[in-house]
Amino acid sequence: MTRRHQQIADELRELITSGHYPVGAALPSEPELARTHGVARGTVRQAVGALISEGLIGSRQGARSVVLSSTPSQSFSELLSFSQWARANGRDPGGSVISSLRGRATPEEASQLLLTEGDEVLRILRLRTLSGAPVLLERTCYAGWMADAVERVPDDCESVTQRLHDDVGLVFAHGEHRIDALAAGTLEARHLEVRRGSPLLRLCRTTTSPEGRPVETGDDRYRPGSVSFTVRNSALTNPMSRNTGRH
Amino acid sequence: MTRRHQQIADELRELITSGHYPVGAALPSEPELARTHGVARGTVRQAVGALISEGLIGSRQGARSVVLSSTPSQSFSELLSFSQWARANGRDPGGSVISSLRGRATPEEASQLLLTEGDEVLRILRLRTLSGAPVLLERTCYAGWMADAVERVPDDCESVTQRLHDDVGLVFAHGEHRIDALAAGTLEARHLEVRRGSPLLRLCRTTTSPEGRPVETGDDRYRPGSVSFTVRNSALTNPMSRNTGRH
DNA sequence: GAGTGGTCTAGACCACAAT
DNA sequence: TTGTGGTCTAGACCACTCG
Repeated sequence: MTRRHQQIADELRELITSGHYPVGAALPSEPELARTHGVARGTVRQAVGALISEGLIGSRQGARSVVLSSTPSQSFSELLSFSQWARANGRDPGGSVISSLRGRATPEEASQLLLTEGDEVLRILRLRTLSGAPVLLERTCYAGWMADAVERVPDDCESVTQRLHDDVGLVFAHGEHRIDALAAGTLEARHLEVRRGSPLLRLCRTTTSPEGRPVETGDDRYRPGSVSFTVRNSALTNPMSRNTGRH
Repeated sequence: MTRRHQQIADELRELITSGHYPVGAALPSEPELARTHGVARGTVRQAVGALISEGLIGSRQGARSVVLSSTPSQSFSELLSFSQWARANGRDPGGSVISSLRGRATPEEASQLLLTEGDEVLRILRLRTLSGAPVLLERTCYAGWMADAVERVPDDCESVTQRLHDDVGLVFAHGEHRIDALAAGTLEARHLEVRRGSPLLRLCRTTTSPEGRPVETGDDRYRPGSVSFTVRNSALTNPMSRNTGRH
């Protein structure tokens, strides 16, 4: 069952990405869209709101909405799953588990996962590749209550996210990501095949379930040049923030 | 004139950041909020929607909304203006113009600013400091039609953004930001007081006016450790995307 | 002044979660 | 089964932009 507002959003998105409404062009008015689609204006506004939060269009009171970008944005699951992202971009993802160890949560891990210090966690270190070339060294710390499910995932499983979804119905719904840069250490140098001290892009993440329960936290270190991240902002919906060095 | 939905959003935000509704807690139901505030449910949903897009709460059909994070997010102007951001965080921003030159747009600049190759642009290189310590080397390319206004801004002006707003009524409304890492070159090493080849965090940005007209593009290179960026995502509103190395 | 998007109301039905 | 959020309608008024 597809929602009415989603159909309209999809249609407008298609018209934008296909170039029918190029960057800088004005969209039809909301009353007009409502008429042509046979819906109430509120439904049109839901669709328009979706495109605004994707950064595709901008709107101001009194003037028609304007196309800001014609690049479609990714789905949340593509952002979270390295494999899904790679496949969607026509790349060939690979990877291997370097280590998998149970341990006790550090204070920082405990605070990220809403646990108490010393609770059991599962730490996994993975190397990710694109077309065989190393791209990303990924450290993940899973909350203890899902350690069993994660350990049942085979080491050579391409998409852990997909596997957890299929096996135990676990889905990721929210994420918080912090991005900075740091120098490669000995471990990163060896696995990512770069020189020690060379620049890496680091993404620290914490992911939670639909109920708001933290599921995993970790940090991903990317070999530069292979991957970048983009964010679209506007005065109304501003998802990104800048932080000082003290975390 | 403050809008009703914004008052409600502010109130809920305050209750969340103050800890009255801690992370993991459930909010009152929408009908209840509508009753207690004496408004229609639609108005409450506007307020709730704002908190969702800020990543403060998450919602699912059938269950009450849940607090995901108690950290308030920044305003858009704080993200765009180095000085405003620094002041809001209790730091002491400074800076100086290293060079300011008019030139002709490169193909890349032209495409970012919706100009044609060879159109006039103004390029400015600035060093930004916090408490006197160098933090950021900022390259900005302004579209020619606003070069005069920018050149009238004194070199030692603390906030260019603020000055442009006050002088010519120019406001920034949308931004696109790409983040990656790279090694410091000779220029960055000298001004940021780091070793050549050491890691830097790079943010490439393009900013547009409320009408959707591109105003400036540029790239900011941060000394690592001093600054990081965070993004909150969810399955519905997903502002961040991961990109391959080909820009 | 005509048209636009922003705000708000007062209903209604549905799909889903919790119990 | 009860209550919740998600969707949708059919109006209305206002602040604003634009020609």
